[in-house]
Amino acid sequence: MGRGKIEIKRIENPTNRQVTYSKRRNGIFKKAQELTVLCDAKVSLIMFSNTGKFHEYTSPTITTKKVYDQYQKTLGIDLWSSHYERMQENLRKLKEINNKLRREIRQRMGEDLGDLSIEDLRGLEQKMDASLGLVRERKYHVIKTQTETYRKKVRNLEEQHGNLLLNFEAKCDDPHYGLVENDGDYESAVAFANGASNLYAFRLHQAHPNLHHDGGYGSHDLRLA
Amino acid sequence: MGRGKIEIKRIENPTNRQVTYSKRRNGIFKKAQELTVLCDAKVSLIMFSNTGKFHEYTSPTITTKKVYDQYQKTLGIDLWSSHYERMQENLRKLKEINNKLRREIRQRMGEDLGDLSIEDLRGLEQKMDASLGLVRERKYHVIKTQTETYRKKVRNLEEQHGNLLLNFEAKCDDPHYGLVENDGDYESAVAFANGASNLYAFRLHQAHPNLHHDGGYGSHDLRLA
DNA sequence: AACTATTTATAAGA
DNA sequence: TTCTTATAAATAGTT
Repeated sequence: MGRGKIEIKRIENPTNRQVTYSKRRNGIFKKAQELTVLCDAKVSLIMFSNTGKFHEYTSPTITTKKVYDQYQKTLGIDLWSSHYERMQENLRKLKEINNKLRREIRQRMGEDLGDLSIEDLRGLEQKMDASLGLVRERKYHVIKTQTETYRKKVRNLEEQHGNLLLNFEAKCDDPHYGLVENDGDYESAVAFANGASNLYAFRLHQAHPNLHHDGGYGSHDLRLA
Repeated sequence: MGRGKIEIKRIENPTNRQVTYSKRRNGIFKKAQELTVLCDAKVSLIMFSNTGKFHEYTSPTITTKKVYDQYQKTLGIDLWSSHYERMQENLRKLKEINNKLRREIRQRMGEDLGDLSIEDLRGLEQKMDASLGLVRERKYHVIKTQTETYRKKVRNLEEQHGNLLLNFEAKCDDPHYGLVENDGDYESAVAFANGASNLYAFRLHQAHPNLHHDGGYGSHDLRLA
């Protein structure tokens, strides 16, 4: 239907192809619209040109979503529904597990005990008693470990302190010493002289690790730690 | 394009409409196919006749699902995805809650205590101790209630037993009694004479309800109970 | 985008 | 439905 007959095969000239696409697209849209009106049909026509451009016609009596819903219903196939249903099933299972977990926790909190038999209650009590034992054990362990750690740190700091004092005294005996150093050293020496218990408290709150790693005796930077 | 020009409006004659649908459907499908080939386009054409019959054409280079996916992507609209994403978000939240619940239970079982501080552990211990108290309390309550119930049943049976004995003795004093009854009665009387504690045990194991409801004194059926 | 010679689609009838 | 065919409509090539 044109000046000449054409063979139905890909039009190689891109301009030509684009023009033909445009013309025929209008044609097919018109056909779709006429079919919709004449025959009271529902038509969904979606096209993408080879350049990716998108065009669609949908009968005014319907929406694209409805077309796809009906499409799936008619063919009995799914597109997404298997995925969707799997999700829904997952959701259901998770909720169920969730409820069970909640119930278990409530019972372990001493609630919701109404429909437990004596045997159930005894079992629960024993479980909880055993668990409580574990928690206590762990608590004691943590306390012990922590105490031990602090004890070691204190011992370490006391040792450093002792060494510093020795060092300090040795330097005081040296007549040249006072000329070289600034008075910041005095403050640092006083700070250290307050003893290990202060340092211990300091460490507790600052939790600054590895103080003892720079353990150069008499290092003036120590007062900054 | 036919013997006569037609107006584009709904064809009222159903047969005619159906025929036209059929013809034009073929026409539009042919157009769709030609467009696909000539212009290297992707076409999805889905139609439902007014009688609900379904037909489709899809370019061989694509699938309906892909058309649909691309449709959504191109328009940036959703159709399902908002619903879908809401589900996914739900799923994620549920999983998270689930994990928290599991962790809480594990901790209440004395596991997974590794990263709890002393304070956490002390709190957990106290919570569990309180909960354990509640469980114990409930257990004692249930035991007490049940004991009470049994006590009442025993008292009831003892009373019935006493009445039966009285009744039995009264009948023994009656000179006509021995002639009427068979010797089974002796056995039943002996059985009852064993006292309430036996009955209690019996009731405990059989848990047969409402024995006292047929409390007609001297009923011979009682020995069958 | 418009024109138009020609092809194609199809309405009506069988 | 399918075929036929007169005619309307679509469109290829041109401007």
